[in-house]
Amino acid sequence: MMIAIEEQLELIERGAVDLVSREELIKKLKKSAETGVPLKVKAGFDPTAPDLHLGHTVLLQKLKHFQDLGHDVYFLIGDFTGMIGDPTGKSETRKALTPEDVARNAESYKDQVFRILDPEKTRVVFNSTWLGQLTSYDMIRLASQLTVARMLEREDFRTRFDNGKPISIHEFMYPLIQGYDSVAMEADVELGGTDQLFNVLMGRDLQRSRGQEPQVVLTMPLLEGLDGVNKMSKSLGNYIGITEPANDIYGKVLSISDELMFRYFELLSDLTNSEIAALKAGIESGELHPKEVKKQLARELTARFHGADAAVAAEENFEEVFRKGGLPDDIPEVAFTASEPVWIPQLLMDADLVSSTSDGRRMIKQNAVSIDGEKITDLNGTVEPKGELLIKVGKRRFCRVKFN
RNA sequence: GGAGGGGUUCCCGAGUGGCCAAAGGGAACAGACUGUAAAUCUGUCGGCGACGCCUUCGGAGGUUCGAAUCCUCCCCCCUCCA
Repeated sequence: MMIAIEEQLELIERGAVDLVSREELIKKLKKSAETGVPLKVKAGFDPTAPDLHLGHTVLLQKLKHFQDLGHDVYFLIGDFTGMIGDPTGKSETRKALTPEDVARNAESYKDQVFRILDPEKTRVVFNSTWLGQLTSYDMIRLASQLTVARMLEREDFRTRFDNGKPISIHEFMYPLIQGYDSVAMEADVELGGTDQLFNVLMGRDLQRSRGQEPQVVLTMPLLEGLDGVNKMSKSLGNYIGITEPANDIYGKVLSISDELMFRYFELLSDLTNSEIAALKAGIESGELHPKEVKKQLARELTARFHGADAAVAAEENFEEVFRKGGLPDDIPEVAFTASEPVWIPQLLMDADLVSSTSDGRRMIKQNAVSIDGEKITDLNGTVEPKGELLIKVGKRRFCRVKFN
């Protein structure tokens, strides 16, 4: 029932950056094939309220590959490590989450993750289960296994140290604890983004020192966000969430740069490398219009989360709004009660189209506001509070206001 | 514990008594051009029914006609020494 080792390897290595080590992986795969015991594949996630985006799906797809090959995926929610916060240098100490928060977030994770992973083959685990049992003594013993010099091998620690930026002692605990997770779980394989390389390698060291066979480490590239520069993240606002409406996913994909488009193809698309290369060549030769290719990408990604029909609908909607200057099919509606004429900047603010009346005035000054298709130019303008109004601010902000 | 440097508007970073809602850059937003691409140009970028008023420069007080700028205390960060 097991798939040939070579085939497994091919799928596992596709798109990966680091594999430590290939030989060990082969050995593990063979052993698994012989004994019929699936490999334990681990990947850790933040316990904070999940808002999974395309960046996460790079890793999730890889986990799915392992599932498809018959291995066990352990979806680890780092509810204990979450108290520390992965040291990025930017993050402040995390707020402590209550057990209720964690439980709620875990449920939300499942909703999102199982859009990609097979729920039957996924085990959701929490690292507080074993980490909560460690005594101070255990912790110190764990800490004694590592030197500061070794810690400073980690790039972002090194950089911060060299630049005189603060590093808290507890941040050193993060890789250790994450490594300990692998020990406690007796993981065979750990997956992570390339930024996790140091942390996941730590697991190998700790496993070895406890007489376990070290886990194989596999890292996946980090997906750049919509800006094409920074990695995709919620806090930077440059992301495409997997639960976003079809229209938004489609539109956001189409807004990325041509250069970034191929990165997305490589990391997210199901197309093979040669198919992608063909698209690239087509654009270079002028046979294909970049926008058409980008539309193909947008359709594929939208369809992944909403189905093919929704993708087609999203494309039509997009064309209608942006090419023909029409209206989107999902304009938010706001009910409004007023007895006197409403000052337009105030109306814009109440409809959540601008952040303040000052902002509203600015938009009017910049010729960005129209009501029922008519440009607004008067800063003191008002509207009668009856009937229904279609307000547009800029190219993408729409709102339908209904007066009672 | 000692000596020195520093905390400025979303971010970086000028500003050391009035000309400061605070230079410059980035991000963002709007307009033009386009393919909601890139690049470019222009403008905006604390709040307020607004040529004026109100709130901002780590926190709390104080000096002054007037403070981001001076003084006092406190909090936080960094460097060197121990």
